[in-house]
Amino acid sequence: MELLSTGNKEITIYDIARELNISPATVSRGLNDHPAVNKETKKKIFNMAKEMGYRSNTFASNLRRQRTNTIGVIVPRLNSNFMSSVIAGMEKVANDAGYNLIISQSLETAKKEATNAQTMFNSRVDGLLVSLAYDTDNIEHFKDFLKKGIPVIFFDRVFNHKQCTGIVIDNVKAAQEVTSHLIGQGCRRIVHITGNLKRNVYADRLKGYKYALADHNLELDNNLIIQTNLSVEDGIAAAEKILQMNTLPDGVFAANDACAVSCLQTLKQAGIAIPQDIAFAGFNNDPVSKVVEPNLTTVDYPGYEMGEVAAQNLISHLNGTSNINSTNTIILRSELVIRASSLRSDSLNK
Amino acid sequence: MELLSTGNKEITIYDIARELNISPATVSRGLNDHPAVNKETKKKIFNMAKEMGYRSNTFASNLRRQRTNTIGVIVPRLNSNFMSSVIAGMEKVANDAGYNLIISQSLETAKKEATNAQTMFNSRVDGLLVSLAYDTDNIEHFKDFLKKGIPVIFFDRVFNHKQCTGIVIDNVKAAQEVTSHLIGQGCRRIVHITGNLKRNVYADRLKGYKYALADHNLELDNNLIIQTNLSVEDGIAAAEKILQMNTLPDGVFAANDACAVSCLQTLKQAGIAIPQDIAFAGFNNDPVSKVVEPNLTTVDYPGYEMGEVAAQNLISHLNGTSNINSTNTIILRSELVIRASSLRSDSLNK
DNA sequence: AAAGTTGTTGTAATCGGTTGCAATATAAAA
DNA sequence: TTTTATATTGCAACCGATTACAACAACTTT
Repeated sequence: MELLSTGNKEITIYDIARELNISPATVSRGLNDHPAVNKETKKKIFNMAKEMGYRSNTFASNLRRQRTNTIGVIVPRLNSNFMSSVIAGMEKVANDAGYNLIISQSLETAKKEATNAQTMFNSRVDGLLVSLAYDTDNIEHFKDFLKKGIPVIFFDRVFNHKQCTGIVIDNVKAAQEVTSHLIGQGCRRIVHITGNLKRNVYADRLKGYKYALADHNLELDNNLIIQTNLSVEDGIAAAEKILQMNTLPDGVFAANDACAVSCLQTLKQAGIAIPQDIAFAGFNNDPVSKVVEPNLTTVDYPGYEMGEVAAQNLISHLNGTSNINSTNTIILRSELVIRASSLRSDSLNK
Repeated sequence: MELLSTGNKEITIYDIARELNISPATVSRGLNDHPAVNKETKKKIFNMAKEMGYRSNTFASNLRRQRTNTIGVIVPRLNSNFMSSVIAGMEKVANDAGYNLIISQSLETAKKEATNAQTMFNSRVDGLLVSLAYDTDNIEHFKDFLKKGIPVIFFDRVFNHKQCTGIVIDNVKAAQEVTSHLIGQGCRRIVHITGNLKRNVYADRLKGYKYALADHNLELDNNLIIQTNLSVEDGIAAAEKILQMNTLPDGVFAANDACAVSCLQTLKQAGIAIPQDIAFAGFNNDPVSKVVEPNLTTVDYPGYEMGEVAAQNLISHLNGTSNINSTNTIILRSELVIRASSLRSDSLNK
């Protein structure tokens, strides 16, 4: 058909309308499956649209509807296993629901986080999914969104605010379980390697650590708490710090796996037996935890699921299916995964 | 000022124009720093815009300009270290240049890849960055883009097409180096674990493996080539296959690290000494390669940089700064990283 | 003083859908 | 047959920014 060879120009609903001798309004309704359009007409419209190679112009549509079908995502960093799982989960849900994701990294600074938020605001995202940077103190930079009623959902690294839902795991409980487990394996002097305490995740894990000590009537020794940025290098530095302690600890609980693993390896190289001398536990169930020797005890942390839940909640709020304003916090399951790095009874060491 | 309290309504250039008693056209020009606008007027416009809390409406602008400032990215999967580094690199470059990224996953199927491409096409991305799925046979699904002159750049898993630039490393050479290194360590029967040979990366690595054998006058034994999907499970399966060989190989070169590591660990558990009995090498320099014992020899693969280069090239093409149509392939540096898993001379084994 | 520049601003059409309201046709009820 | 309800469709005004072109002022040049 010669219709196909209309050249490179973009087909609009006006072209379809002209071809079919109906009004653009009807074409628009037809394409959107509006109930007030005759089924026959719809069919004709769809066919002609396909035949002419029509594609909807999102901008014209967005401009009119005042809606973008776009969700903004701000994360500290993309290149961690946990974060890319989260994004993967979000992408799936969003994609299925016809939403696009715009992703940006704060690189752990509040400043870039604010800039990114502004960009997202100008791009008029329909909603925001955020995991906070290390040094974010307040959420002033999200005020514009809240003022306009644009939903902001925090995940993992959350901020308590009445207008914002947070999606987390119970970090206190998980850390408490980890610590209790170590204590159960005979540990009495447990080092805790923590991150920036501004962030709930690390503060809560520290709290869980403290609670567990208290539960077992162990005294809290602040010298055993090492604050770091939880990087691989920080794990090595922590190991060196541990090696210089007067009395060596008999357990280490690090707030993430990357740091736990590098710390473990450094100590091992220094001749320390894991878990006999020092039992180890991390957090996240990162792939490396299953590779390091001995395998690392850790907390399984559902990244993919967290992404799905965050996106799902945002989208159903946007669609009016549900209202997240009533929901303040969603807590996902997490699970202690016991592996050889913390098992002193030989039962599970093969 | 009462100007600030105009409520929740969105400020437009018309509002600014009215307030300043000038025309919207001048406001538009002023905000875009058009040279024909008086400096004083510009200053007034900027100030008023700020004061009134104006934000540009991207849709109106895009609708008019026929441009989106958005780049589409299609990758097989997000949750691998390599891929998230790539995305991180792209995000940085794009963000700095005022572009947004729309990201989607093909989940390794050509079908979803095609769907995603269609979505991107409808979202009218200015350009596309693609790493192909496992089973993609052709690039029909990108024809719409090419026909319209929308640039498509492939990275890592590329497709040779005169209209598309590809960004890769020299997989043949890298694999040849790996294999030569193993041969240099005394290996004579080297297993190669490869992926889907439709993809250049795996086909090329296989080619490099073969070339290296030829270089050293070693006979090619097709039984030593194991084709898999390169997953962790495939590594384990490969190990089992290896254990059942009549004559054990003395080297294994896997086309990625995840697979290499699980294979190595399985063999090790079966009592095989690494590297004495079987020397090992992988590909990617994934974090796990530095954690497994012994540490894995591998090829350092610049993911972050690849992302930067891909995005940079696309953007400068879009801005007219450079033209990628003349460039068909960009090859990035890669580097053999020798670690204990392949070192038989004790020199580097501590 | 007339003509030509240069600098600055305004007018109005345009990008492509969406949607409240009115109009018409058709069928059902009175 | 008239009235009323229902199903379809069209009209036209948006949404907010961009830009070709015209208009005008102020200043030079001849």
